[in-house]
Amino acid sequence: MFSENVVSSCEFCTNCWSNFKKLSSEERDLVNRNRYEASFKPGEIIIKQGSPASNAIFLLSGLAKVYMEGYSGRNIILDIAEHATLLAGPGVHVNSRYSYSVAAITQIQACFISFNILSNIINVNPQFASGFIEDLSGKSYKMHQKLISLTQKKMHGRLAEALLNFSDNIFHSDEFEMLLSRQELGELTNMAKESVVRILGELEDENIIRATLRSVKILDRDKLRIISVKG
Amino acid sequence: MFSENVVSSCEFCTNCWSNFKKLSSEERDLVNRNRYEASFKPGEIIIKQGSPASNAIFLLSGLAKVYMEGYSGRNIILDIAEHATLLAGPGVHVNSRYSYSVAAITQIQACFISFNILSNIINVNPQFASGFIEDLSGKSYKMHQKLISLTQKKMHGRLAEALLNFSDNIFHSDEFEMLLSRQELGELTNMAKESVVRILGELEDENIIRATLRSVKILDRDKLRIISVKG
DNA sequence: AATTTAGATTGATTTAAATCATCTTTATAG
DNA sequence: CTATAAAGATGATTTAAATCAATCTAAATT
Repeated sequence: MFSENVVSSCEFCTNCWSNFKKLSSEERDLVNRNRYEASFKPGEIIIKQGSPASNAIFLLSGLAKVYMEGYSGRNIILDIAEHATLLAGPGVHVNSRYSYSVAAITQIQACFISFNILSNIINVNPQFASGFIEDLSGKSYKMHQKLISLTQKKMHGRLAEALLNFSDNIFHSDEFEMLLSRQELGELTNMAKESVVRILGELEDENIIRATLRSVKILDRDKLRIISVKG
Repeated sequence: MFSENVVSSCEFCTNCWSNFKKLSSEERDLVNRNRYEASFKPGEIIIKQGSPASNAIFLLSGLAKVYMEGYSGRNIILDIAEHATLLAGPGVHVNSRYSYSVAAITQIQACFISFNILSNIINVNPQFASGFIEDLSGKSYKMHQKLISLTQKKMHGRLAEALLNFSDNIFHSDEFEMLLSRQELGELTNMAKESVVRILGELEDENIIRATLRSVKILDRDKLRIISVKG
């Protein structure tokens, strides 16, 4: 079978889901024979909310936004996903549909693996099943935190938190490329794009950050953290 | 060992977690020998957020509120749990702490089972592990829905939704006992208690519901649903 | 380079909802 | 059976944040 796979084999892949380390070599081989790689350009949709879920998708490289399409076309960005992330959504085990959409932010390399294969492995490899449970729990935990943040913090706190999250967990630097538009930044923090613009401006005025259209530099991390926590 | 267990044996228990049906008789016996029943009076705390998590708790009867303690003592009620519910929280697999609190609303009978026992079973019984994954997914799915509802619906919609949820999923009747205070109803729908009072009043004025201090009757389900969906 | 278009910015206005203050009712304890 | 506390109700006020309406880039396309 013709394959455009960039990664020669799961055996040598270091960017995929950590839980695959728990597979036996036979199981890994099974996955390797049934996987399908694809690349996506920025803006392209990788998973469409509501469509039938047949594959789990693993990000090998690049960044993607995980978002839900809510009422009257309003989106809410749940997470920014990077390499080693399993993308599937809880709907898979509820109604066999993807419960969120995923779109590429940067160029993305991803690996598709059918749920049939994964289910079979879950049924024979308890360690792998446990890893699944841990993955689900971790995501659920983050979701609970997000719920609290979105419902209890004020706009300044939510935006500060988002900036710190980019800096700390994704780019590991005080200065980073802002890959989201103001609109998307609003979908991530549950506020109108105009509010995003205003608050970014305020943070600049107070010399806490320096922001351009497509970049952010954190100047006063302590102040930003205080705003984020007290928000 | 002395036991106050009300349920004589897991074998004959019909109110516990459905996933236990997947246990072999030996496994069920293991659970039965290591379980511990307890009852709680209304208001008593069953799980305290942040405390070390060593047991999964299963509701056998009664209703409980699952809530997170957020910033400056503000609570958010995540769910109203009834019999057959597994209570543990995603924190269990993240930092071995309960990530939410649970308090009895009515008199409650509950069963405590150590995570050690459950982990052991997960490691030998893949069907049971799959059931765990399904349970986590179902809860995560509900959480996503709640996030959308809380962030995108207006107060009227959120309150209407909560009332319909009580009617449809918990009491299975148009008329039911309102077990939550106005304050708690606010914590469930993310609004101030005064707003709850006001909106309940409005719904009464429009003859959509009839509400007393401790009861609600839905008079016009269609209108309530419209408010819930459009809200 | 000129034109078009999408995104960003800014200020003015409106709106939803919280907060505050007060009063009333209901429940609880002495 | 009162006294006290707790919860509920109501109106006035404030606040946060959305919306609206222009205007202003910056990027893409012709």
